[in-house]
Amino acid sequence: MPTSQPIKAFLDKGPEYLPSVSVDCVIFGFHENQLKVLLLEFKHTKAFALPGGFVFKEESTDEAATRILWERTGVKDIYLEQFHTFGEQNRGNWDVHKATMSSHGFELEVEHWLLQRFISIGYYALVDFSKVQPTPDIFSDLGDWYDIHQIPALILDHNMIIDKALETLRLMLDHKLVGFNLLSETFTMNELQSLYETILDKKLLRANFQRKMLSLGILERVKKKFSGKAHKPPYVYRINQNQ
Amino acid sequence: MPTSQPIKAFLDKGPEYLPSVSVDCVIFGFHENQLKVLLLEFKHTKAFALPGGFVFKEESTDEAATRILWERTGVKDIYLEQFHTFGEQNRGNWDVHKATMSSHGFELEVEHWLLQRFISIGYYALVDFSKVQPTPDIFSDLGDWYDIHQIPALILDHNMIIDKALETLRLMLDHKLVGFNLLSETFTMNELQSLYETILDKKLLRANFQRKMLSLGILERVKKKFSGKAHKPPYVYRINQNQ
DNA sequence: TCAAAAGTGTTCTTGTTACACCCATGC
DNA sequence: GCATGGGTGTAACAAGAACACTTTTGA
Repeated sequence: MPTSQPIKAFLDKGPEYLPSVSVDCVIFGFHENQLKVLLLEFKHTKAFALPGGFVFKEESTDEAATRILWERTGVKDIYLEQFHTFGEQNRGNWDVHKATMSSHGFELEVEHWLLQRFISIGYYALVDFSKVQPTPDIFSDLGDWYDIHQIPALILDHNMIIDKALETLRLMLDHKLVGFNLLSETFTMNELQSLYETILDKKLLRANFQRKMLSLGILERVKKKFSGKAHKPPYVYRINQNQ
Repeated sequence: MPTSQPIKAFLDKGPEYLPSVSVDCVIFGFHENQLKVLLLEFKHTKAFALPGGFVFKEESTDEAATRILWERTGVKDIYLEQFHTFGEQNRGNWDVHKATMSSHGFELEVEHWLLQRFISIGYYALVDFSKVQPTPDIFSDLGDWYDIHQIPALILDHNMIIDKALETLRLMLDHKLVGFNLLSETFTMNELQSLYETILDKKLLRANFQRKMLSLGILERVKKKFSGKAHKPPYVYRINQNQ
């Protein structure tokens, strides 16, 4: 069974990891006016999960999150922030892991390191949807984006982790300018407003939104975009890095 | 050496703890117009540290923080919230632990569980200063309050943990009514204002502060306090739990 | 009667909300 | 010209800052 080789390599890595500590990433993207989250689908068992992993003894938790993010999206230099640590005694059952391993021919003992209790440090990431190529890991055969309103049932407490991440993201929008990380380098005011409306889940008035954003003094007007549409073409903005 | 008995009992408890995970508590109190933090002073080595501990395999991290808080202050039902997890690879050196144990007659091997890498989940607590009896743990002979502006050098990254806790507390004051937890059950508007001024480190206008607080609709006016001072006695307030 | 601190009122400024209006474009 | 969506202007309202004024007490 050739596919079992990377699995075995992973299982053998147990001693290199910091025990009891895991990292889960809620990767947000924005596409077609939908806020999306990157989910992995497990092979065979058809279970869904957040991209996550373990922390090497020789790296910080931040580095671990950055590494996992890079492995799943192929992108570095991503906006990434820790938002909460989930330390319930029973965060759910590990049957999925056991079944997945079993399907690859590995029957894990109850004491196996992969089946022990882990706390999970939750990170959320904001990425430019167009730059990301979702990549499954060795357990999953599919990595794909899901609308925040259509998240399937996930393993463990991963649904709760997404809820908390979204809550944090909404709080952050208010007093930090994180939203831009979800758009491409240049964008129209309309795109920015749609992003805010989607995340906050409420309509905003165009006129006031524009004034508020421009009053921050960090948006630079690049040029008119000739959209070919039958109306006045919008300006295109980018963030002024000099600020 | 009779004092070494509890130390040995503690060291033997290693296997009952979740590996790699620790909890540190920044306990805030308010007294004489000073924001204070509860610190422990280690025996012999004269080092200072935050109250902290480890997480039993049979408890959640929240429960661990609550337990540690209770052991150090004698108070339950405390406002307690996780604010950040510190997961740097090298959070500082463990010489203090080694020296402390050595002074009790225990020479720890390099592989001893107490000397391994731990991440630390930071919690901050807001307590009623008057109800707290600082209690040292088995390593420390002194638990005492320190003005936030006069924190000594602490072990590991504990100074950074306090900074982050204070930053979080300031953010929280803005959009959550956490401040009351630092006062006794009833308080005057002046006391409440002093608390805000101390935490935010800036003067506020009495008239506007009062209006803002009362407009929240959660303060209940109890009675006049006859202070014996030569001025109009202030009203006494308490939080209206019905809200 | 006076000083001290508590509490209320009033004005001015600022920010937010709502809506009206003008602009550039393709058809 | 006209419909469409982008962009600006402005009045009404709410929130915040600054300061003046009144109230209640002990000495």
